[in-house]
Amino acid sequence: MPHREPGARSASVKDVAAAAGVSLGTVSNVLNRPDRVSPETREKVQRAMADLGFVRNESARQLRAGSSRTLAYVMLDAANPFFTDVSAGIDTAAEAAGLSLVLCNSRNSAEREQSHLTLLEQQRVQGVLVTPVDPESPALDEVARRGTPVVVVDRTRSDQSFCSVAVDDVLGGRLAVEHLVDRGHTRVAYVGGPAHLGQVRDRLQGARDAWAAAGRPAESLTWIETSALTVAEGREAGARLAGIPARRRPAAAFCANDLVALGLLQHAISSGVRVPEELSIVGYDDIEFAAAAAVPLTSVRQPRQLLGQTAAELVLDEASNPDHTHRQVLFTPELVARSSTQG
Amino acid sequence: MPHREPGARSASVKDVAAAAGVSLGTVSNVLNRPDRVSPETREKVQRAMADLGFVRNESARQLRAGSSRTLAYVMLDAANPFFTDVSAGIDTAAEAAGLSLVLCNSRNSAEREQSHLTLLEQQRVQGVLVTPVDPESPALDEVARRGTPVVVVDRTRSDQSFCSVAVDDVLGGRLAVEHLVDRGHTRVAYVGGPAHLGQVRDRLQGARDAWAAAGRPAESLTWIETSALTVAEGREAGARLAGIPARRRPAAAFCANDLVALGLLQHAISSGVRVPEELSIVGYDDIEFAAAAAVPLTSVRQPRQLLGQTAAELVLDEASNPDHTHRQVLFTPELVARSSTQG
DNA sequence: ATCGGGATTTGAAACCTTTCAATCCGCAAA
DNA sequence: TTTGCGGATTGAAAGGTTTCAAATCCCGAT
Repeated sequence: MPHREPGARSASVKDVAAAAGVSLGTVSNVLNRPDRVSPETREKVQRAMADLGFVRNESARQLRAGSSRTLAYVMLDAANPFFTDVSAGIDTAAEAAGLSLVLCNSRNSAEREQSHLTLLEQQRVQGVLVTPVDPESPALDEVARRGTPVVVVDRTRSDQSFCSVAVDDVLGGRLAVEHLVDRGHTRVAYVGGPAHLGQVRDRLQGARDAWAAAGRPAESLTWIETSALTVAEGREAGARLAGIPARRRPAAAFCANDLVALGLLQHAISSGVRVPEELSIVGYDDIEFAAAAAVPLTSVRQPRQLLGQTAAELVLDEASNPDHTHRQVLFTPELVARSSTQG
Repeated sequence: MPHREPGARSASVKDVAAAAGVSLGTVSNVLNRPDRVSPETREKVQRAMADLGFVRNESARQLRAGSSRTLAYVMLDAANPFFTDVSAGIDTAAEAAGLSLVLCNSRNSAEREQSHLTLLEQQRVQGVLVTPVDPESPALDEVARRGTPVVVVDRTRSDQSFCSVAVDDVLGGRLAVEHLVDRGHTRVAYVGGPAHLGQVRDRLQGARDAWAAAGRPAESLTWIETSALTVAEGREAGARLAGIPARRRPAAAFCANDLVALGLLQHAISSGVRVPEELSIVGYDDIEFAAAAAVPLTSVRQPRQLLGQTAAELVLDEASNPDHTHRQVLFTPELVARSSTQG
């Protein structure tokens, strides 16, 4: 049982073969097709491996065998619980397929995203799932073109150059506002931004559709645009909302995600505005903290785990099925009503 | 610009060399020491690479060059914001050292942790940071013994067989309770569990120390033991707290982490208990959601990013410095007072 | 004794890149 | 004209594993 200094060369199959008094091919068989080798030999080899502290060199394995045993998910922001839930779904599917999942965090930076993608490509991972900073970026096409299966998660692309898995944001927006219409609201705020995000736009679109369908005048649906979808921005939006003269002030807010909704809720509570009596709030994503908020939040739930799981299945299909065709899967969101909207 | 089918063999340096009309060594030089090759040749080679969609094979590179360019962090639970903050710190340090960070999520399972460790070892990553399910597990020693640098993050080990980075939990417990003592509390609850977690025990120890030092009788510090450190368990603990007869009921609670504290807070608010007037709450970790809670939470802050950054530096030192000696770094926590304890 | 055939074991080739000593070339100095 | 020099380029070797056709072994059957 040697203690190897970090960096020291580790035992190779050749060393193991020598120590066990067998050929190199036999050691490999013990590793890959243990049934083909006699029990005694197998045992002898395994003992040698343990004695030498043998660790199979994955680079060499992969180089020769050609296939890697890992899947990767490049997350937009690991600090957002939504994405960690998605990753749990991916992990489940990966595990079922016998693959390991590695996560990379681009932390909202296109450069980091790019450098992760490059390395993963060079590592010849089985496939890459990515929630990109910018779904239209040509860098994604490059990766796919060079032969690595790519699936876009929780975003869509105008063209259909790869598989994607997302949730119907227009419908989600509609559900949220229909819920508020049902409760008799006549003045509603949509809180979210920045405007260039597809999701922000789609959810607003749905909100407007529902509003119009209910026969409400367009101008009674106010858009409070934020510069990011964060808790801090939600609080800030609360202040802006409070600044609107009471006569015209919306009595309900539909927020583009739960972080914003939580910020808004916090502002309301700390400034004495009762929720939902004076202000109803609908969030989006239904992250765990939504249900656990001081006033449990009504929210539009996305099937987060399923999102991840499906994405993983698509990428695996692309990696192994020669007749694979790209698909754009669109899931249906669901409204979860809680105290923040029930009087 | 070929579109390569997934799985199809990709262009190798040899193909590039042929296409560019140069030798194989020159292509390698373009890749690794661009300054050594004349501008015209370099350009020619680069064009060939682009045309063929060449992607360097990292396995082969690593096999030959012997060194990998990645660091790994095996997280206990990616869904806990505390750990994602730690990972951000690691990422910063890794980036500074020119390495990529990959994350693996063991999701509280020792088996998953083990299988990730094994794969990382086989990949010959530069080093592994890990917040283990069980810090005493011999599996960690095995990995280190076989030559992969290992640093334990946010946990400590009874022996000193590897580097570790943690925060002084006893001190943290003391700070929390001293704060409550300062505010005149005479009955306090410690909420957390399960008891076998080192952190749960250490924080309680600190709490008891401070309580005794203030001359309070031991029996006025109640331990409400939970079965996990989650929001749901916090709510549950709230119910148990409420069940204590008013005369003997603690008017302050020190929770073993913020998730528990948030659950407790939620229970208090929804059952009409005013915070902090009727119940003061102190959390632990100071995650982002603590400050953003309905009643902003007083919490014991751990230097999360610094924790990660330091761990990364230690593992890099171990990987590259022949005179490396193991170190146990212990950071000092800090109390952040907010509304949940100020009358 | 000999043979047949399944179970084991063997060893060389191949995977792709990096490294490094050797070669080449053009040009200035002698 | 020859030498010497430095920058650019070359090509073979090495790195650890898997694969696979070929060789060997071992038994029971003839």
